Amino acid sequence: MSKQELVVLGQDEESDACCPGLATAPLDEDQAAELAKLFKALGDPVRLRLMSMIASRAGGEVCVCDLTPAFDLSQPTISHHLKLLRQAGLIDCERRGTWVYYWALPATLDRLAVFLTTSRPTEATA
Amino acid sequence: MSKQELVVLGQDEESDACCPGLATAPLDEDQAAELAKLFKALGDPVRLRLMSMIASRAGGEVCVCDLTPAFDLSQPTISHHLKLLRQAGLIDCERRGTWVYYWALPATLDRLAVFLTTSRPTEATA
DNA sequence: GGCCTGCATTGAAGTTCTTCGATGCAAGCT
DNA sequence: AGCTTGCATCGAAGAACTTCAATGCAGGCC
Repeated sequence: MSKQELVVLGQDEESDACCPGLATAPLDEDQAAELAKLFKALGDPVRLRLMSMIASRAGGEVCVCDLTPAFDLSQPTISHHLKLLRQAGLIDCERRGTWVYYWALPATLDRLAVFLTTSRPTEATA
Repeated sequence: MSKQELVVLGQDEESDACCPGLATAPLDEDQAAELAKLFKALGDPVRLRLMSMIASRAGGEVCVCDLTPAFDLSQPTISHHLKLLRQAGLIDCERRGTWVYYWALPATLDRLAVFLTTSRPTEATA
């Protein structure tokens, strides 16, 4: 289950070379389409709450059975939103016995954070 | 024209107290709805390209007449996307004579960047 | 005044998204 | 095997979004 049918971003190979920052240079169409998918995934209140519930979890994992009752929405709807977050590369999941556990993929979040930061952090690299 | 009908976020009064970070604590419904509007505004390839074209501009300002020809889209469509970015508090504009100029509002971008950063930057404040 | 240019707004069409009930599948239990 | 629970998938309905042509409006120029 944790092997998905798509790898949204090559976030292991060319993570930092990909997108130099929103305020650095105009994005080309491909970069824009790729990043827009990520922002769109976070552009829904339900998914944003799900994302924060998962990412802020102490143990790093959350059971779906703990997520669903926090919303006034049906179980298939929550499942659908979790799927979208997973397809965006923001979270991943694994089945353990009866339950399914989700955890955040911080690399994707950090990539967006870096992309959005207009004031560069004093050139710490190199 | 630069005075809009809505102030999306109280980003002058309670900017840092508002949203402690996605991975810090679960968002409540209001915070999620507010932030989701911002992410949704960036969740479209055209708007993301517009945003980067505006934010990366050297002089800080871009004329609409420089933005529209960069897309294979009609002029009303570009105007509509600019309006959405403006309503989200990401950009603002002003008419000067015949032309209208847009510029980025970095405070909103930085707010999102801080919100997304999972690894806290060594507690620089206080 | 009359005309032209630059941009916003309107109204409508097509597409995508959000949500649900119904159903399917996997795993544990009796 | 049969039953129950937890979660995903399917198919459909309604809402929201993206896009366009047509139109409106403000400002400069004749």
